Amino acid sequence: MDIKQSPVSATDEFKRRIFFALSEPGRYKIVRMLYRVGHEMGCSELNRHVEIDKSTMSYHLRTLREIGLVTTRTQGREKFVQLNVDRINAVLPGLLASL
Amino acid sequence: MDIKQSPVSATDEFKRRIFFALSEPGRYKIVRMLYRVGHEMGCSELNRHVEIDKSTMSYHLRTLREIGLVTTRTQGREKFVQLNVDRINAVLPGLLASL
DNA sequence: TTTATAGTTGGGAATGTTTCAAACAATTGA
DNA sequence: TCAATTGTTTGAAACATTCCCAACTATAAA
Repeated sequence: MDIKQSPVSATDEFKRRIFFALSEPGRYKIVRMLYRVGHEMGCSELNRHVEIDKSTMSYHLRTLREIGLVTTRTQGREKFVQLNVDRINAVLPGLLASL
Repeated sequence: MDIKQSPVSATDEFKRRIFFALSEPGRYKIVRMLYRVGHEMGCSELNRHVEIDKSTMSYHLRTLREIGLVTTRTQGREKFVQLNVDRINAVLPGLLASL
């Protein structure tokens, strides 16, 4: 039960990044929104629901993408954002449901 | 399903702060350690397990205390840190178990 | 009283995060 | 082609966080 012998693994790292992502109000709202609607949303649709400057939104979505919480699909000039529910549930089961 | 109609409540705020707390490696380790051992630990005992400068440790423990994840009890010149398991499970059930 | 131990606090440097304006690229429709 | 729409990027300002040194308080032991 020594913490030095249970270092932060890659999975722990992923968990920590998920926590980091969810520690910011805007990203918290985005993630919860995506989970609740249960399907992908266009960025503009998200922007209509969450009052965030579009470049700030873009920044947050990039953060979520880099951490691996969302995946983006481009269609025409729209981008659709999808929550990686399974991937999150694999390391932190039930977390999304309790947001 | 409008996010503006489901603002971040006090509970959401608490959740967000828990995420913030766990997004830092040192605090993540401290919390996991406390959860795994299942009982309170003295600061010096924690210090022996987690390699953190004592003032940094004090800073992190204060943060955890202010957010409400731990409670501290003083006995003599020692301080015992206890994880508020029930309080955390009340808002994010199963989270601690998946750290 | 003196010394050692446990932990906190203040200060400051280094670093990281968030926000927005402005400029940009890409696609669509007139 | 020209204009509108979607979203990204860059850069800078403002702000927050983390870390460690040094000084401090308080308790316990010698």
